[in-house]
Amino acid sequence: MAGLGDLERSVMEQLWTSDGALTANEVREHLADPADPSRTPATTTVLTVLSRLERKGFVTRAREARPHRYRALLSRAEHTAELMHEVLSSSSDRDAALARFVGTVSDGEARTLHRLLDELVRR
Amino acid sequence: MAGLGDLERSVMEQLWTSDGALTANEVREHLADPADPSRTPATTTVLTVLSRLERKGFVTRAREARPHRYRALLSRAEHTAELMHEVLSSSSDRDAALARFVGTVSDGEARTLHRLLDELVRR
DNA sequence: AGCACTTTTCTACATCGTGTAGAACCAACG
DNA sequence: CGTTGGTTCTACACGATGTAGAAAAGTGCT
Repeated sequence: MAGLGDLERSVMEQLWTSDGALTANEVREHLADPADPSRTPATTTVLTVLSRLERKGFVTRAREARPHRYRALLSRAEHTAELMHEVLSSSSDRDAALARFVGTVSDGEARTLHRLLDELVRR
Repeated sequence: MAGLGDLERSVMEQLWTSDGALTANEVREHLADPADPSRTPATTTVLTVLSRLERKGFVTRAREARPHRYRALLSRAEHTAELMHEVLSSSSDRDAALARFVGTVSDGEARTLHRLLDELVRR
């Protein structure tokens, strides 16, 4: 359930960055590369991608509004966390994987995690 | 850098499970499904997959030994941790993602993590 | 209603990754 | 040397993705 293509990812990125629902054309504009505008995808391309993202459950669309408005179902953070869980659950030795994982986070992040877990474990 | 196919994953699984280097045919045997032996892949198929895994850097092979012997470069736990890091680094708000992540681990895992981080943070 | 304009869907195709394996090639042993 | 087992080459099918034109559908104006 995890794989998104490059364009699909870029589109999600736009939906995440500008929170609030976007139309296909708004997404398209945000996607425009100032350096090389020629490689901005066509509107239909964006629509195709949005439809696929909807089918895959990453996006919902408001069909009422006339230029349909799309928004991400999960926030980027939720999405990332979800992916991390997917990766983790594909491992048979979850604890070992977790150990490896925390063994390689930055100091700052270790501290953040520690604090978060402090609260979690306490209650 | 993260995507492995189904068969590729199965092959890695074998290399991880039976630690020590395996030949293509050994992998093939381990792959055999007792319920339906007909869908055991051909040896050449396994070899192709192993070559691709080598090219992608997941596997090394000993070319000296005559039936070449293959082994995983990373342990399963290391691999999983690596993937988790990849996922995480693709997120712009790492802290938020981490927060979401730990917010949804099981109680037991939260405790494990907490203990691991305790030691990490302390030094 | 009729028409122009916008938006969406349908259809189509190229490309790439993966699973699949035969054919051809290579190496060791008897 | 030839046979046997191992490896590489070559090939193809299939699905996911990027790409977008053509066709259809909805909207608003006159």
